[in-house]
Amino acid sequence: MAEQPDYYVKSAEKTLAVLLAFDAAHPLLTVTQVAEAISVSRAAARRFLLTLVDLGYLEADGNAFRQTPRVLDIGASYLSGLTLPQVARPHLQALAAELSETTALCVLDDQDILYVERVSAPRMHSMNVSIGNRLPAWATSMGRVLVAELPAAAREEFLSNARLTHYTAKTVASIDELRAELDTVRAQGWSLVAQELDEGLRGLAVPVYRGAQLLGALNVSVQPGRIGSTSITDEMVPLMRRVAQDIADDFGGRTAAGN
Amino acid sequence: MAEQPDYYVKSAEKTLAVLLAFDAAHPLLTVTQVAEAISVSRAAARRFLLTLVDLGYLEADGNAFRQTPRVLDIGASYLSGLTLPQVARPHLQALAAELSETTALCVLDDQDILYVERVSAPRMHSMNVSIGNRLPAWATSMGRVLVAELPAAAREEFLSNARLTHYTAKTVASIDELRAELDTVRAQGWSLVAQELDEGLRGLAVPVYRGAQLLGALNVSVQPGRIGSTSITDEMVPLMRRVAQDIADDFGGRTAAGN
DNA sequence: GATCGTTGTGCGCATAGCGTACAGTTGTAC
DNA sequence: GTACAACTGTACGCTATGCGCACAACGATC
Repeated sequence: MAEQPDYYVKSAEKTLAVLLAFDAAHPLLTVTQVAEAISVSRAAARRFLLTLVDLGYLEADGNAFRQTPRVLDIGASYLSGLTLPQVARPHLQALAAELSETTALCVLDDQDILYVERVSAPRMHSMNVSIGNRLPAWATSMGRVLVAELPAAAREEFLSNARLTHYTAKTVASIDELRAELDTVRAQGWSLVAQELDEGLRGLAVPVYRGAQLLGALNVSVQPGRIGSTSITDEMVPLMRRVAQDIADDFGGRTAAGN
Repeated sequence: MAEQPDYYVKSAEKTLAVLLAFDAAHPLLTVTQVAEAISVSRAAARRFLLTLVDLGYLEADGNAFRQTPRVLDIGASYLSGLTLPQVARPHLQALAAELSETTALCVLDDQDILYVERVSAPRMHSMNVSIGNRLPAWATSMGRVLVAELPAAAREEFLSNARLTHYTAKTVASIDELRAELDTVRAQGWSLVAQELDEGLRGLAVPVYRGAQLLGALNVSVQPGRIGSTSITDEMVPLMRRVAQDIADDFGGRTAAGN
């Protein structure tokens, strides 16, 4: 870990750490569990937990704690601002309706893609990702687009930190293989990833550019039957590029007007 | 304000306050603006802001700050746990598909309803609410269901704190009128609110009960043509009650199994 | 140049938050 | 039953943490 500058407020870090200690696998935590999870004394963990209960972000259940819906407040302002997800939503809805497929918009955050907006096709159940969820960037279509478009140095840095996991039989096997795939993605301007993260998961993604600035990646799920057919390159990719452009234009216009 | 207990960690409160200072109307804030917004010294605000930048929740833009997508992490664990939204999602999707209407699930938080899950019908644009957003409970169908089902004392407390705003010509005018409406809602077990919050907004809601425990409220948008017709009471309400029951059953089963 | 409203930064001080320590509770083993 | 282990909540003195004053530098507007 790097040196902490002298302006650093340690309690802020702890506050967030306490809130993040709760996840899908650990929705209910006791004082001791939190203390261990974030490496602070039990007394400290208790102080923070009780404070967060007071503030309404946690609730006590016996001598364990769980999050309340109020934690959504913290991210809500991001989703409602003049930000990318807000701008993209109607476009994703229209695209989802036209293709009858689930659509999503992600940004890159370190080694992960982060879902900032998602519109699911009614019939599909697919993967149960919600806004704010993370998936490993290297194993997803959106992630590969986002990494492929990175400057060379950043791309290599990403690759050197990447930890490949062999999710399915089709998962890319090595860093070199992944690097080659990224080159292809960059050259063609889209990425198709089929069943590399999960057997039932196939995604097609294109970058969303506003001028030279990479805003995010746009994704649609893809029917198995379409894989290998020309409809992907001939129909879906052009359509998605048009939507990506629309989002970028909207984003620029509104953010310029806003504030 | 009440006395703060001696276990209280003020920095935790400030950390959250800083993050919440950013909202849709103020996505970009300077040190001074934040200091004023949350009533702390400029130096303190600066320390917290810089710390949050270090942690990756904020980013600097000139000498202003804005939230990064990472703020979504904090709520993501709630959405992904064995919690209500996660359980309800497939049911909302199915209902949205069947009715071709936007569906949503809310819980009550103080005077507001809080969206914990939402599935929009493809063609609809409707209101741009996202997960985590709040609306005044008294003016919405879900809010009225949730308040109507409250114990009498809590209901009166809600009414005494309610601050009615005259949003449209159809908005309920007085607390007494609202109380009468709540009695009707409780008696019939559903609420229809048309154009009281916004001209284009009509919602129908039913409670989601697991045994005696009120989990939340289920909502669908309603076409103008259907208002007043028998299809609401004869078709939509029964269908929604069935879905609400399915969600409640699922929720009980999974949470009992989990952990 | 002068005034006002910003901005970032340094530093001594008070207190907020620390962790040790102790006491009460629960569950299991024997 | 006692003994033990692993929890729990609470108290209190100490120190490091975070406080806010004060200063300096910058950019407008007049």
